[in-house]
Amino acid sequence: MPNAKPDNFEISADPKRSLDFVRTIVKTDIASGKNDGRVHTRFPPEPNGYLHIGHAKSIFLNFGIAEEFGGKCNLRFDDTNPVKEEEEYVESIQEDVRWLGLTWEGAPLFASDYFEQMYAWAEKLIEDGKAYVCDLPLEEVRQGRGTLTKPGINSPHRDRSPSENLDLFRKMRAGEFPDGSRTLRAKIDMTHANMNMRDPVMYRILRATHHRTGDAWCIYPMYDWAHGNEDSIEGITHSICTLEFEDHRPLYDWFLDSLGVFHPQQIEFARLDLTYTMMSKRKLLELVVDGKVSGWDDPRMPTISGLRRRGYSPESIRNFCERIGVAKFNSTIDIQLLEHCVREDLNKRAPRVMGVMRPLKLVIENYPEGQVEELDAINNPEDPEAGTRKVPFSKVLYIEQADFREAAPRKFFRMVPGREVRLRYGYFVTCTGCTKDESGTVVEVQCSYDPETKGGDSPDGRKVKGTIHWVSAARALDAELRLYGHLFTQENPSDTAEGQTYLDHLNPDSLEVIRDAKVEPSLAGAAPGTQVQFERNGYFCVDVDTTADKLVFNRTVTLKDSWKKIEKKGGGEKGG
RNA sequence: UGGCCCGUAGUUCAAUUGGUAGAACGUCUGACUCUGGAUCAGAAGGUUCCAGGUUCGAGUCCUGGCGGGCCAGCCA
Repeated sequence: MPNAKPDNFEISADPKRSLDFVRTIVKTDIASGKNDGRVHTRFPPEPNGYLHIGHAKSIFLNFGIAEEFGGKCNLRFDDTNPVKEEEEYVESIQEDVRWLGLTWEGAPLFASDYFEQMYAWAEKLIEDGKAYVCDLPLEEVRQGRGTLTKPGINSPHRDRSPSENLDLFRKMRAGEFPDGSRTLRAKIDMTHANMNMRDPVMYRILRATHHRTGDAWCIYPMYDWAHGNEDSIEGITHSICTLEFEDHRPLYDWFLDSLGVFHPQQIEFARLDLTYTMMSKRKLLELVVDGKVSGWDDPRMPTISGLRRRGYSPESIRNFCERIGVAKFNSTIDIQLLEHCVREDLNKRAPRVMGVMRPLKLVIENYPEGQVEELDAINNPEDPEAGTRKVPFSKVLYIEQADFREAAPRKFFRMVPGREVRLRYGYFVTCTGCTKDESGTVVEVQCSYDPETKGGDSPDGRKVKGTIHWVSAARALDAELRLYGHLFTQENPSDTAEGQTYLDHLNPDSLEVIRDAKVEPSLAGAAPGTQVQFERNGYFCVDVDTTADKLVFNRTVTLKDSWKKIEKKGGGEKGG
């Protein structure tokens, strides 16, 4: 059982930062001595899918509160519906929570471990005349419930005696009745304005193999009955959940009070919603099953495993979750904030390397044939400790197609015939011309270099406007680049016109694969997960699909591109 | 003519519990730079949903509207 907080414990939360409403409640409870000042939360996922960033918000809230207030946090699988739950999800959820950097109290817990206790409590409610076995088929239960504006009517079985109910309930458990033929219902009030209080079902008969209990049970508890019991059994002090459970709270309270057991406090907050993506587990599963994405860990998915494969760090996700706050207002966060958070993190940590997405051959006409120089390049200007590396330079290089223009628009500072630019860490070069194929496409650019500018500085102090990246043609490594865009074309994919579904808003261009990119040789053998910044192109990470002869990179996020803005505003127009 | 919850810059959140609205992201300027990046500086942006009321004073309290979300699974 959980311990009380140490006497000398001090709240670790930043005193200047205002507390969100959940933390305010927790702090107040500690101050008033509620639960002897104990704080115990839990993260209770159903193992019916992979975790997404919305879960991360809940994870950091629950684990964060435990951390900050000297409490504990459990990881508990809410596995009360065997038809939707699988061991694969149990595994992935643990992996994701661990990856986010959190450790739960003790072993992972399972609602299914409490089935026997819950069953005993159900019998107690029956004995107290607070629950009954109902023989009505599903459709009649539904009709009897009434509507939002019309009260329900009592089940004809509502007034069975406790002993008859007990007998029937035991037979339900023993498997004497077919699936769906009977339910155990709480005896509350069929006219209650809150539909959840109209004699809710506590147990259904369901012959399905459970991922942990196998075929031991043919009756399974419903969420409303199970959840509060689970929290109570674990001594949870603050049961934090999302807004849609708000009107389940009276029922949660009713069960716990009727049982007379430890009573946690349920607190509801608004779930995370993000623009251009979607947080519905059901729809996410659909995308996976229908092959719209490559799997739960497709880098376009808002899942933890997708973000991980995409190159997001746990730190950036945590930082994001802290910035968005916790409130009761149903809001949608601009995905640009998430992107800002990764850039901020990767800017500090990701080593810089050079990689050319769309190679264009550059020949330095006055550079000695066959010569190779190993030039020094800074690994991370934000982190002096990251040191330097050698990059091979030679007569034939690849530069970015987008870095050459035969006719330069105004404010285009890159390679243009007659203009001098800097090859990063290399030399100043002056473009002397280009070669085109029959179709008029530029296939090669020529230039001359100034040997005095080795390393990238000129002794005479002359300046160049542009610096471009490059790789040695002879020494470059082949790479595949996967460039990702938003999964959906619309801010809110669920906002659909008549006859449409969210699938109509799937972005057909959410993945662009570049198969013939060239990257610098220092990347040879880079392990999957390695995060780098391809200078001027964005942050990338090595994908698991990488093989011995081909590196595969996922683009995590682009750099902010101010050229794009200049171009858009007309700076890209042809001019002097 | 159901119940519950929520409404503060474009967005997401703050506002010492009743003292006259601030931050981050985004946007726009400018500076700097061997990444058109990063960084730095600055600017624009508000009828605190509306209307009344209480008060010397209301984003905060009260009343009434309006708008939005959730709820009629033997899902969670």
